[in-house]
Amino acid sequence: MKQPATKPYHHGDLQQEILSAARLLLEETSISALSLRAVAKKVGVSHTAPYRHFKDKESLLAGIAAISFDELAVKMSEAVALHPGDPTAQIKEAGYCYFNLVMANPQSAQLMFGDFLPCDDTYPGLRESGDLAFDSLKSLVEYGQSMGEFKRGDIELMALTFWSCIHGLSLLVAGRHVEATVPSATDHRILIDTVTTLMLAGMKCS
Amino acid sequence: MKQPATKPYHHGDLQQEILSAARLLLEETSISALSLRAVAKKVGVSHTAPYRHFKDKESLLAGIAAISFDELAVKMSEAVALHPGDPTAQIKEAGYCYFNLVMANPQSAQLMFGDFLPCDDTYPGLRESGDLAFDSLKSLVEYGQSMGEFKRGDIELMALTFWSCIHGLSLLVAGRHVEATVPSATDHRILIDTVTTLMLAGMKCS
DNA sequence: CATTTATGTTTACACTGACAACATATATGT
DNA sequence: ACATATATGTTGTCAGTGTAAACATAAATG
Repeated sequence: MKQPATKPYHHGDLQQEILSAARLLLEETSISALSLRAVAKKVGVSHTAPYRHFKDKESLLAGIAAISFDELAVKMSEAVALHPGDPTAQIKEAGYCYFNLVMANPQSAQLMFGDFLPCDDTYPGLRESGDLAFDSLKSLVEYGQSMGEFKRGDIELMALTFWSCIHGLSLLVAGRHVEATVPSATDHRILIDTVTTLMLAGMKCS
Repeated sequence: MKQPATKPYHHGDLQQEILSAARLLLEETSISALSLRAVAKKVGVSHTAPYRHFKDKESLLAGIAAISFDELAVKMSEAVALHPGDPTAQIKEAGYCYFNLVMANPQSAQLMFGDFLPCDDTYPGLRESGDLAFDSLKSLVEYGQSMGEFKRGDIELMALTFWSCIHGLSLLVAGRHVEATVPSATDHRILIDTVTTLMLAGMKCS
């Protein structure tokens, strides 16, 4: 809950070390299999030391999710910056970015978007980070409309449609639900491009 | 693993009772919080009785997921039957169906599509059920193309795009990630219709 | 009717999240 | 500078969990 910004007392920055170790262990196992005690052992502290920095396991998971959301926001804005003046390319790159993050950190993705953490304001940082990402997506749509590249329409719903599609595709592929049923899905770069193109077809001006 | 089809010995059909009780308890709590012991207590047997019917907790969860997949397949085919000769309405209704099932059973949805169960052939029934649902979706697309209502194109990728969109939207709404950011998302019927219409716009023949 | 097999119970164990009591290092106030 | 308070880390403990082994019993089978 508190990050004193000044170096803490005994152990260096234990809070950050716990978060880092927990993220690694999380991706090695699963959310339910992630054990506070294993995290503590990995860091080299007693099994209750994490409780000085996180109220309970959920609170630690929320911390991991917050970091992941921030990473997503950073990477997506970098992706957008790659294609100045080209909203279609921007939105595709952002989608590819989203997809890659889910693929690279499937357990963290479960954490961010699954039903493990409460979506009320129990963990303030969480919602903010999520909203931020969606706001930037809306800006992308708005930009595309103002440039006359996307059709006019409800910005939020258009952004939500895009978000849903990328989100669903990412989770389906990361969860290995697609490989078996869609052979052509092996090359992810092409897959993302095809799907986003298909979806954007109805939104673009002819 | 075995359903003798004949009525079993001591307890009536304990396997089915356990499954039913587990499904109820699952939606009352969460996947990780679902306890085999609580299920056993609810059914009124000793806490190890479930192990005579399910190898371990994962196996029980797989059983729940299989039932849910079958329910999904049945409901979707019912939905399609509501609109004979109208592929657009069929695909929309199927999407609404998918959405409703996820909303009504969010924890089961996590089970079906999350990273809890292996997607290899550890649980044979699982993959078959999932494939079946996707096959029917592909048929819908194919039907729409043959009627000249959808554009020609890779059937699998078009079906996957639709699936991704509905899947993502369902999970985002069920996970309460949308309510906060998209005020207009309160009426789900309208939401689904708007999003699917937007997505189908690029696939339909003008 | 004897034997096997399927089913259910009791007991036990290791592991987990979490709390309380205690110990210690750092910060703070005077 | 020193005393005190506070933040941090440890030890001990508890209830609850998944699951395996040993045991008990009822149904199926020959």
